[in-house]
Amino acid sequence: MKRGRKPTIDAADITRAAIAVADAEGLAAVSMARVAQEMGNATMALYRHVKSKDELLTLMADAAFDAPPALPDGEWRDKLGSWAKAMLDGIRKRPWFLQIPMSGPPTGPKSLAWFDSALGALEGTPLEVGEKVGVVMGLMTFVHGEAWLSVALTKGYEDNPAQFSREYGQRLREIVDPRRMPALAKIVAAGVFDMDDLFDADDVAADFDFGLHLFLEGIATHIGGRA
Amino acid sequence: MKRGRKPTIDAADITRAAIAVADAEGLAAVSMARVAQEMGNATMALYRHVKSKDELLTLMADAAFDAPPALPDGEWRDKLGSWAKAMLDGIRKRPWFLQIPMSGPPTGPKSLAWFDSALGALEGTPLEVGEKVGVVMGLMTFVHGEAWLSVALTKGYEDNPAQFSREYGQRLREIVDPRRMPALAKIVAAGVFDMDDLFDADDVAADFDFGLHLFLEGIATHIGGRA
DNA sequence: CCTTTTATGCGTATCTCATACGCAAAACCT
DNA sequence: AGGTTTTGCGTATGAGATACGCATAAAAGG
Repeated sequence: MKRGRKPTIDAADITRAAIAVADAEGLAAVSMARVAQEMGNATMALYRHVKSKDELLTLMADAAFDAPPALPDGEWRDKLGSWAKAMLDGIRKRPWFLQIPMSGPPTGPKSLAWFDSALGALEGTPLEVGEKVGVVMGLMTFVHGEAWLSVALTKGYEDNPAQFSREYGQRLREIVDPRRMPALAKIVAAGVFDMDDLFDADDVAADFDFGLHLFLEGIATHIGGRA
Repeated sequence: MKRGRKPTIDAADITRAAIAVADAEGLAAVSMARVAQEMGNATMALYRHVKSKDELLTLMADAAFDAPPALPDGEWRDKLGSWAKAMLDGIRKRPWFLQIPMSGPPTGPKSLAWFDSALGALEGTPLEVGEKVGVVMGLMTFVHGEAWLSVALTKGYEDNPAQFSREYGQRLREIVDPRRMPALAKIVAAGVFDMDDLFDADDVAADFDFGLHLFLEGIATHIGGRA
């Protein structure tokens, strides 16, 4: 048997509690004291199971996602597409995920499972192993970045639904000097940033689909040149 | 004339000083006190010119970049390619940029100038205005995300040059269960993560080029289907 | 059943930071 | 010179991370 007093909590419990706080009040509300209180423990008790707050954040980042979804049968393209959308959904459910600073390459079980899932989607393709990794990294990267944008914009929009996009178009009109920034000025003048729905959920999703389409198209072309 | 005491510093000075600190010691070292000391002022003096630390961070984010580079003559593809690389270089020069939380759509003059520059690269193409914005957003997003990865990996590598990648491959071997993650296990077994140069600057650059190539390829295909 | 060993729970104390508040100094106006 | 306005900044407050050490609980040995 193991000696010593039995632990009443473990790292997983702490992670869960921290995630609950982040879900409810954002990552900024996650302090060691707050998490401890949430669990009915003292602040310093947490440090027996977690080296530092940074470590807790890393644990949270890996636990933030569900297991990767089952991918549809069929083409690699459909698989990667639904993988990417699932990942975007995952991030959107826990927007605070994006605020956690990455400290190194992923080693958490969940992250690796997602990695594996995407690699699996490329199984039948004639890509070399290195290329597969590159493709998945690139896609991950894209989804991550797009999610960041999407969350930032949606948040700004929700804080101020009516005015947000209109004001943005307006502000751009003031700032953008047609001489210095001719291309942008043309777009602004065309009213692309004036639509009320520019930053709402549907439109952001459409933007994501478009970018995703471009990336997958690129992969397809690359594969085509290989076969 | 303007009334009152003359300001001895302005927001731009503060931003400059803050950037100097971040360049030298990372974003974590940027505190109001530290920046003030750097300028030979008192901490609270800064608050006359900057509403909060968050605002300072936003200013830093916009001032972090040089003006967008002149793009080469020729195809949109070459232009966007060199734009993307310039942006990556910009971020690599100021890695702390990635740690600054975005609070809304960009309004800073530098950010907008970069936006304009990329839009200008698409001038001759048959894309609609909305598509152009989508393409540029997507590319920005991709570069941003790839830069994040690249910085995180390079940093981990520099902290521990010799062991880093070898240990990573090793750790993956321990964690990855071939039953649960068959695709990943295959890649790990193939030794893709064991190369010493996996995470060094050159290799990361090659990864970026590959992903960029895929994305541009996708855009080309999209344009092709349009013309 | 009592002592020894070992790991946990956690109270206390310290240090770093952001920032509110208010006073004093400087520069302009009349 | 006296009034007005704006800046520079000293002091104070409160939040948050975390080092340290003691008390406690649980198992092992006698």
